Amino acid sequence: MPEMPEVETVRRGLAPLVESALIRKPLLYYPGAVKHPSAGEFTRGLDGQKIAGTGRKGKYLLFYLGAGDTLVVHLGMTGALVAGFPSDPELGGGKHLRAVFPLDNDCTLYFSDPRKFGKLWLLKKEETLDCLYRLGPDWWEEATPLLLEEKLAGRKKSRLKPLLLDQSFLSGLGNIYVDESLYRAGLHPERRTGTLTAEEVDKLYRAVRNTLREGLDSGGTSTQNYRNARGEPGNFQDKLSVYRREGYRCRRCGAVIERCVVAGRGTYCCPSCQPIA
DNA sequence: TTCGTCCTGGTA
DNA sequence: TACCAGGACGAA
Repeated sequence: MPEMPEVETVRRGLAPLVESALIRKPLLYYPGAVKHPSAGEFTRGLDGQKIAGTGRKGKYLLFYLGAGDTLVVHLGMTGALVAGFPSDPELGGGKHLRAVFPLDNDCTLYFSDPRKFGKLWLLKKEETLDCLYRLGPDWWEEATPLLLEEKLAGRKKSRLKPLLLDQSFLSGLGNIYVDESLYRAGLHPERRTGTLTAEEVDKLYRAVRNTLREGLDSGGTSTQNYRNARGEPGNFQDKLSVYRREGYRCRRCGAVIERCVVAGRGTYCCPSCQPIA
């Protein structure tokens, strides 16, 4: 599932391949992926636009266009944005191909998404996207120990896991990196934030940052469909401590990793390293 | 704050 | 054949 390390890995891979290129006659195989404006306006509006640069906020990928417009892409759970040459039979996503963006540098951008949770927007210069506007500071680009402390002070009754999944709190974390971060911090997913000591808040901050850094260094996590800009999987799944390791031994203490459901999401933790306290 | 919904491939 | 995975959003 694309979270911040996966989305950022895709962005870094795509940037040198797409920057300064012109989009030529995009094709939309699944119009439902376009959330704004209409599918027709989307393809017409992109045609001929130059990709001036790339960006990311939380799990949203941003392509800054020459006219001041922005192409916004959310990969959902299974989306992949792969750049390559049309002659490569491995590319294109097969039957799950949702959109194709041919570029004038002979490269083509393929958007495939088996479960159709991915979304596309084309924003005019003067338009803002509600969901982008509501995003909290990015965990990687903007979070600081002081900021986390301040934000937690306003949410003392929240449970840790649902709060960390809330993109309006701080953005970029999803189910995998929340579970892994809480394990590293030695904190139970259902701990109330108001019960955290200053030392635990600091541990949490460092755990999230270190987990994200390692995820980035490994090129992301590929438990299912995630692929980078060149269609290759990441390696972080081999380094996971708790996620999807139910029944296996904790590498630190030997206790059996448990699975429960928190905030409607499969949640993994070590009952010994992460006491409910 | 929590739950249901969207969606389909993979698994039991 | 039924159910589960889950990011984001809207309803309760």
